Amino acid sequence: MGRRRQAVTIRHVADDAGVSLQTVSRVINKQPNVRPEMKEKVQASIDKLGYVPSIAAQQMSGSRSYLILALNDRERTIEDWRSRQGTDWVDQMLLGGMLTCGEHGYRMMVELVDTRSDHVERELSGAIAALQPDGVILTPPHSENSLITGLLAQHNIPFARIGSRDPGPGICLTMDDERSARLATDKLIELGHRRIGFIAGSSEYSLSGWRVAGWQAAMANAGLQTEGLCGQGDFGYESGEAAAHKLLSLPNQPSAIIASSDQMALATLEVAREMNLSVPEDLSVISFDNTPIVRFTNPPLTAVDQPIAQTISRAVELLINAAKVPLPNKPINIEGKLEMRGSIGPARGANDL
Amino acid sequence: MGRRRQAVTIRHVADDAGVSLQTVSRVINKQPNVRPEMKEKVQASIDKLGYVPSIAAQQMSGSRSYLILALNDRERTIEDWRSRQGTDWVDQMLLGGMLTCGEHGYRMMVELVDTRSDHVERELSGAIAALQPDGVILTPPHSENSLITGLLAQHNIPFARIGSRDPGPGICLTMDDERSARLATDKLIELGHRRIGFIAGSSEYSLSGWRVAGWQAAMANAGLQTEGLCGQGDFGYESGEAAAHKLLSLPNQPSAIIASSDQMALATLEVAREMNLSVPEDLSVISFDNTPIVRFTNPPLTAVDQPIAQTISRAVELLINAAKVPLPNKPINIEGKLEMRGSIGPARGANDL
DNA sequence: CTGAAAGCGCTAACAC
DNA sequence: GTGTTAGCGCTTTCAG
Repeated sequence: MGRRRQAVTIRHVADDAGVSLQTVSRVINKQPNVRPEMKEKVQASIDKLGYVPSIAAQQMSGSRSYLILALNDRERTIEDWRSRQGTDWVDQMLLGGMLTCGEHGYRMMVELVDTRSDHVERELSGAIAALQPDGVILTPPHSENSLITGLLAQHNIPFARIGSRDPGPGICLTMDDERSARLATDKLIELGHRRIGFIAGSSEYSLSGWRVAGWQAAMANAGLQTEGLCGQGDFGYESGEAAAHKLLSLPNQPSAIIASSDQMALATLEVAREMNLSVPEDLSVISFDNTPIVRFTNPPLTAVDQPIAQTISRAVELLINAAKVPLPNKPINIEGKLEMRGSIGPARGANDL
Repeated sequence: MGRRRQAVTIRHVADDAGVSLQTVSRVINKQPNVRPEMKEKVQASIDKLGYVPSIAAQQMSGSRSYLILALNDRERTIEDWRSRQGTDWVDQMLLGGMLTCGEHGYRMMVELVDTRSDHVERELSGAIAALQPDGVILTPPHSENSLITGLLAQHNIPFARIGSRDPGPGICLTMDDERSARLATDKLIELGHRRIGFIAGSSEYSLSGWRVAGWQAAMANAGLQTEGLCGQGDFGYESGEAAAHKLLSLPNQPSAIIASSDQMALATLEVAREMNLSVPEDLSVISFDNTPIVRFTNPPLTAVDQPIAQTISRAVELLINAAKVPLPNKPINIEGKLEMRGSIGPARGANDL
């Protein structure tokens, strides 16, 4: 196979342009102290020879690796891929992350890390040592794993925590879950609903709590009761099924349900069908996530979109800039929209509004 | 931010174990000529110090980069991500590719490359120069882009061509599309169907032709006509709609249709609904791809599964081995299964079988 | 403003 | 078997 050495190196460019290595290096790195004419001459040689710096060499010499690492939960991610239920978290992450990285001459690499604490440290340390990323993006539940955040802080690597507002090192980015839940609840109230149920997600995720809080706030604001209307789920289908069943078996049945995930909303739809409740006539349903499947349910689900791509894109920008500008302390919120589809309608007897 | 140097290097390990750098290197790389006891001693130090080799340094010194690059079509991939129709090609690729890479101490990186010929060369050369991948995986339509394959061959980088059987450098892997199409057709014939329509995919992809060929072969084998029963599509929804409409408006309407993609099958379902044909009573439908959405259509679609994960996994293994064992010349076929769901049934008047 | 020198961490080639 | 030497391509000192 033969060793593959760099075809054209900085030295070739330097020779071609008749300058020293340093000058070329300065031009590449957009450093000051180069006369415009020199710069042009060097750039011309670079273009002519098709020179591209070797990332490995740059990294070796103590500069950047031009690499942003996205850390996802191994088990959960693989399960999503295997089950093929349409979860496109990783895709949206790549959409926002890869493209934005590309714009800045960076690359994004996805890494799966086990949450099991005896592994996480070795795995992450290994990835850091091997890859030397310039920045790391933590997705839930890693965003609030202090082993991970501690290790990263200790290594002095800038990182973003998606879906967390916990104080501590790294920049927090959320999709403003509380606001989204409020938006969804308000919409249902506006449609005349008074009994609005909520199916919460796994309490391991902070955002589950925020969503519940948003729903509660909107209900309270409208002077409505929430007592007994919050079911507990874990984002998965089965849990949603159980919770929906419980809510819809209430003596005073809710006329609308907000589910904290598409899978749980899907389950709610199915439970409604079993109970001969038609959607949206007898029951309105709103879900969270807006994954691909919501377009294909019957009826299609009104859903809170999670602006994953935007959020990751923003995180990448902050991380890349972190070399110059320190990361902001305050959490950044990227707002999600409510995507209107057929699963919601006016409450029965609300035509007098 | 301060330069981040390797925390523990090969030198530390050497000192700790009281051996030379070279011996450590030999242990890391599983090279011969190290006494078992030395090896153990070194390994103990490695474990103790938590040493992980720097890929950049390994790469610099002319060895491997431990990187496999997966090249996808930029435009198409981004469009899939944006439209959120549930296409999980990239996910399945990562599932097969990342995990298998991981097992061998490699990483996989996804790179999007424009097909536009004036860009492709620069982009790919840049990626090669910057990343120095040990292997590249080409997905359609790149698999048959001679500019790309030529460049890779010239750089002496082992590569796999997914969905191609063209002769030339690199190892070809297909999902045995012809066989899959035959399988699907045979199944319908077995159910008593005699007029079986086919909606072909974009002719830019070789596999479109193979699928048509498989259908034709199965039909011929059963002594059935295919004349006028093949509609032309491009994998997209609209094209499927048009083709399905045409097929179902035939004086001698087919009782079953095989579509070369899920989107076209979806369109077929919709056209059938518009024409008051119920599925599977009046029309059986089989699709290709088995993306997440097929579980959510009404009825759920029987589909030919594309074993993407397996295929990419196999490609990765071959590529990693290519350093020792040359790539096989013959194409490798990974067989796909037919996933049975509700969209097919016995042909009308076929109960006498 | 520009250039020369000294590594970064690792491996290939060669000695011992 | 094991150790020594010389780079890989680049950036960071530090001189001019």
